[in-house]
Amino acid sequence: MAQNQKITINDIARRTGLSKGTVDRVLHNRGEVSRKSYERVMEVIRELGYEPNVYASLLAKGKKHLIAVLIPASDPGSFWELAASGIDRDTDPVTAAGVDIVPFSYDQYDIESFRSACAKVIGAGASGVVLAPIFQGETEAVTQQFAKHGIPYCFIDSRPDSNGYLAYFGMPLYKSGYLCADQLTRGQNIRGALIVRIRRDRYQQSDPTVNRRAGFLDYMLEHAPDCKIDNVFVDPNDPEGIDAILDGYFAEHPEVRHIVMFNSRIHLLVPWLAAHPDPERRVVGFDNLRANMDALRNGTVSVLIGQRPDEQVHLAIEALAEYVLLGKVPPRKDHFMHMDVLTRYNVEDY
Amino acid sequence: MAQNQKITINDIARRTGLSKGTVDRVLHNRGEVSRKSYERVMEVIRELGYEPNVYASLLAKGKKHLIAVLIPASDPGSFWELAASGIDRDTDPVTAAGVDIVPFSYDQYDIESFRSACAKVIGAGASGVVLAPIFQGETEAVTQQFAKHGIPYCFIDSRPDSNGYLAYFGMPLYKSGYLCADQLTRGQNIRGALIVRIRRDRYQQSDPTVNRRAGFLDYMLEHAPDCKIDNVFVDPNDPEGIDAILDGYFAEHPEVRHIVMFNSRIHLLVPWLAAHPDPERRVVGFDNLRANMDALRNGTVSVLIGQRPDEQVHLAIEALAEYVLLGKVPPRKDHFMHMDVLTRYNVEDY
DNA sequence: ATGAAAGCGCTAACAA
DNA sequence: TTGTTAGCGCTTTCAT
Repeated sequence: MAQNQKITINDIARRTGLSKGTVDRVLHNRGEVSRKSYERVMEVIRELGYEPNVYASLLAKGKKHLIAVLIPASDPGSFWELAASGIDRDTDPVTAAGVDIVPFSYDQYDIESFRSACAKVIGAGASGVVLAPIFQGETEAVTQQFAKHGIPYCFIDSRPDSNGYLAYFGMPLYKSGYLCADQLTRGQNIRGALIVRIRRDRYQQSDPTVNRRAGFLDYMLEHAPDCKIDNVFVDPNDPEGIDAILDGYFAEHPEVRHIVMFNSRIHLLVPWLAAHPDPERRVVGFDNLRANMDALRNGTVSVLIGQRPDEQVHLAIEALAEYVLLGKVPPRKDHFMHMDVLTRYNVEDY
Repeated sequence: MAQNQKITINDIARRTGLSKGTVDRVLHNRGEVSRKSYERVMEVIRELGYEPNVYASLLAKGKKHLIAVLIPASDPGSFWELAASGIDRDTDPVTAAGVDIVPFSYDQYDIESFRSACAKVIGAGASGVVLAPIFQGETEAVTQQFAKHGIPYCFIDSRPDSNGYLAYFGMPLYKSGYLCADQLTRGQNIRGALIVRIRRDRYQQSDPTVNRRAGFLDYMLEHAPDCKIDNVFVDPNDPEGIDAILDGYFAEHPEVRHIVMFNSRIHLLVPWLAAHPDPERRVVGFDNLRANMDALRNGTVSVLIGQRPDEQVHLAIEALAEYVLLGKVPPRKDHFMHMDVLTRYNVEDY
């Protein structure tokens, strides 16, 4: 049962009558070996069931690996703070494997800060990078830089149309909208629903919610074709404005009760919701931010759809570690994550 | 920015005027060092920001670590097969850290096979064990064996009342029953519900569903006190019997429509459900077995509550690896996992 | 095309 | 109590 894990390159060198050096050459396909020796070595390797010793290899190589995580600086309680919590420098097993995980943050509204963070990453000699493609064009540019330096990178959260990334971890956006609609309506043919949207800012950023909205609308078309669907736009920095807008809308449309938001900011509506309780109202939002989960607990929000940004980060780090340490390329490139349905009854263990 | 990761014990030996050996002694608190030297070394360590090189340490120790995963042999499509899928010998990063993960399986209906599997684990010189406490008394006995051999162990799935385990990963059972009730009723005051239970076998095994059932009943008491709740018992190996029992029950109780099961076998009801479609019926079960997920897709089951047994296994392995490799004890012992709510709209990415 | 040999940073056994 | 030394298994440079 217990494999004799003691077979080393010395054993196979002795067995083949060649030297460690030669064995190493064939092990790494780095040429300069006669066809004959090559085959002999391979044969003995198979025969003896040789397996390389990771520690020795890594020790001898003497490289310190550092994986950079490039995400926006996070306001407390924000989506990106959640993502950042996936960086667990102390307990992540890749740390045990001798890889250092270093966050590099930037201002998500300042493309310049993004550029300079990328430069730092390269300057730090990172062996791999995890990043979220916040700035569309610039992401293309920096990943080309990474490629030029031979630095592999993984995307999280969303994924550009380029192709050089090692892996991607994110939520299936369209489907998440579909799921959201089902949770909002509970499969019933509801009368009306209000979509609350954030007044779009001008920072050449992609809007990750468009696909989600599309999924939502398609579901409604199929399952509740008569449902009246309206949109209002709010400014996240103007709480009173939000109240006013909701007051205004519902005064005019008393027949609509249900509310949905496609970004992580459903918590913005909590004050209004708390002031206008309605046991029949369904409210659905996204992402398990602290404030959103509180809203679930106090009953102002019915359902939250979560995507575990922390796990996305974690998995991306692992994929990179596997790659830089052992050269393993992930079997799939695109990893769509589970979508979590959170209610007040399962929110506690998140 | 780039830390000078080059500080080795040689550096600190030189700096203190002591030798590598002494430095190593203080590093590992293994005594035989004068108070004075100890403090001097510690001082320099801090000063220089020394960090040990994991590779070198592990290489020199020369230990092959093997983590044993002790779970029942899995029929295809069963709960334990799901759990076993958390053993990812090729891609798990702990493998990259040089730890071998080896499954040891046994017959969950044969306590003798469990005993002998445990013996094998010890015989194989395992550095750590992941196990599910299927057999109550015997689990106590074998964990004492593990302890005697200095082998740390983690529980998954459920947790005995003993105390020597390194960590536990499982679902909060009572809460899962509560959540289940909410999903079944959707918070509405339903008229009736049928609990389908497995005729209990006599193998001195614990019944993990009792807590779940308690949570379910408490929810119903609070939210739907008038709901009629019945139990029927079925034999998993007698499909026709199941049909007959359900036919019989619903003939007598046409006012009851909703169905719930607290174990992973809701798929047993699919034939009957498919033959008796009812768009108003809610059916809730547990665990994302392949057959259960298929039932979700074809609409015979409304909701599945999942607990990711594979992730439990994975996390337990990681915890053990951290411990045996780096001596890190998990900050918490008991880890209650997320409960996943699966519907046909989010089942695809599981 | 191949071999020899010097480490990588740490551990552990033995000497002193 | 402390120092010395021989590895752990692999990589890499330099000869040959």
